[in-house]
Amino acid sequence: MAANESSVSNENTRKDFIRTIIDEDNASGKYDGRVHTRFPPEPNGYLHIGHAKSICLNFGIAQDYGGLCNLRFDDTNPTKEDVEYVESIQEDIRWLGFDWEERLYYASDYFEQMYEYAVQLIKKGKAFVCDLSAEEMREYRGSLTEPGRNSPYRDRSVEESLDLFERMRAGEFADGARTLRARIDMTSPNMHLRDPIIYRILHQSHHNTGDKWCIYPMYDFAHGIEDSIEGITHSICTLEFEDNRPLYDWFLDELGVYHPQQIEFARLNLNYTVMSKRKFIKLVQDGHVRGWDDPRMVTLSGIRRRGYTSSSIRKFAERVGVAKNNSVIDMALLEHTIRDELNETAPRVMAVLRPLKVIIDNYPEGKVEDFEVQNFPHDKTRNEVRTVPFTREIFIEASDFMEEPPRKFFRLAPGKEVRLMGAYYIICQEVVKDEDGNVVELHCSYDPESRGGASPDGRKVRGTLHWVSAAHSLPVEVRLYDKLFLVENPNKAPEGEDFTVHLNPDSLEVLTGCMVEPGLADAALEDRFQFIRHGYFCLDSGDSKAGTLVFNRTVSLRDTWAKMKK
RNA sequence: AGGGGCGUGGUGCAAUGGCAGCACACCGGACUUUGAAUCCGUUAAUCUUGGUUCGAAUCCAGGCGCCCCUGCCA
Repeated sequence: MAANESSVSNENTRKDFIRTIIDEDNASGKYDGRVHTRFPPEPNGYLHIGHAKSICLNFGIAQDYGGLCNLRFDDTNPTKEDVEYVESIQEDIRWLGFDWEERLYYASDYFEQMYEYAVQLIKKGKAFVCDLSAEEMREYRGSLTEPGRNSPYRDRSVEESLDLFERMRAGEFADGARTLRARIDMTSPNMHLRDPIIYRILHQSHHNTGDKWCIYPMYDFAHGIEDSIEGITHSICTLEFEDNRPLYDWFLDELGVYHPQQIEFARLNLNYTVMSKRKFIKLVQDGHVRGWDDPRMVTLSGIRRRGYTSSSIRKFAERVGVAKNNSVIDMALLEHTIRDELNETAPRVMAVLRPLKVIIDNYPEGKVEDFEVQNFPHDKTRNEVRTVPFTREIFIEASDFMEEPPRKFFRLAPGKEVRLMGAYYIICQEVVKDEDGNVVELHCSYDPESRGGASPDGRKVRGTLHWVSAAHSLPVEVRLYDKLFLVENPNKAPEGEDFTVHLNPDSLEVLTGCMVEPGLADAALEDRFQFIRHGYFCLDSGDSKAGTLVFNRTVSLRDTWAKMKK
């Protein structure tokens, strides 16, 4: 077992800087060998693939070290939070394959304790009630280069602050009338240390505590306490909280309580997409996408609906790595990861997306042959087969025929021979067009000797086409997705414009009247297929129904022919 | 301008004083009943200047560049 583990690929054994810190802590006995992380989302929106990186990191570390990872909702701001999100977040994390067991916590569970801690700080002379308005406070704060000035209420007596804070809790004051502030240093070059607010007044009912509270703790005060109460060892967060760390430490030190360590890493960025709640909302509200779970969105619900598997997302998070560099991951890596998995797991089927009828004149009318074809033809060790019916009239992909083919086009053209995968060789004899000159039908002849797709004379036929029997094929809808934005970084918009100017107008292509193998009628929601020569597809969880199937393209196959044409 | 971070091929991540490596992307070839997959190969990087050292991506000093910080958001 240990030998097996040590022999896994470099990719898995390489340690990121956080695991290196944990190794050192374990070696020094800093936390008695305990490893306890947490994933602390605020329930104010849907999770996206950037969160997945953090989830995989936190839960993954717990798994690797035989430790624990809590799920904790950081619900300290009732004006933005909702139970709708606490549910979707749990669903997404479970889908990703992680389990917090009985350790589902809420920051709001600790409100009473936090209040007590705040009182302690006041008694210690480390916090005071401030009557400055928001605007005044901003003026007093100074700027990045100018020191701030002390609040006139800073030297208020402990007794008065205690009394005022109690009355804040009792609801005697209006929103914004007063705050509780830490007494640190208004001249600190670190803005977070300029007497930051600990509690604000918010007469707002909370999804968890209802109307019990009208004062709510701020993130910096609350987060460390939450970590401390839960016995977290390594509190992992993103880079922008680096400046907050001295404050995280200050609160815990002043309170004299158990003190986890905060470690920051770089959040995930992906090119050709956006990754912020605000921008997702705009995309949904302005109708650029069909909802939070639109398969073009990088929300976890969108990605899931698109057909990405949770194992591929976990693999992706692993390949992306963990570091402190601001980085932008190429969407191609995400696509590679899902292709890589589906190539191994998705059975192949034939689906004609843009049908062109082919009539095989010398094939007997009414005859039906059932051909047995491999589900995993690239893998000789797997002998799983299915049968597909073959008849005189079939559909092929319209783009697989060209009347005047360029060089190196080895598909069908007048007088040219191709192989129908698993069936026969055919030669195009006649092209039928409508009055506008569009090709509407092909007449071909077949070689009975080539049954199964090979001929006794061993002649080479380079082109191999997928096909479906016209009489047996199943009509379905297919949705093809492309990148949502045309540029690598949609966040950079020209003056006076926003990121939506970069939207790809062709990010969704809906194809109706696609013809697929009849066996697909039994497809289940969790099934994944490779539509041969097209890509990987799954049923759309939102719109597909028995009888009117809708398939989503998760990702296309690599297409070097398309590249050559450019 | 103050503070906090970060600089390794095109993009990411390793190398923790000792041969700069892996993945994706790219390009080329082989094979192919998927123009897929697979296999083989090519190209390509230590921000800069100085110092320490037998030896520096790594240590030291200066410079440059990028990111974050002035919510009663998290």
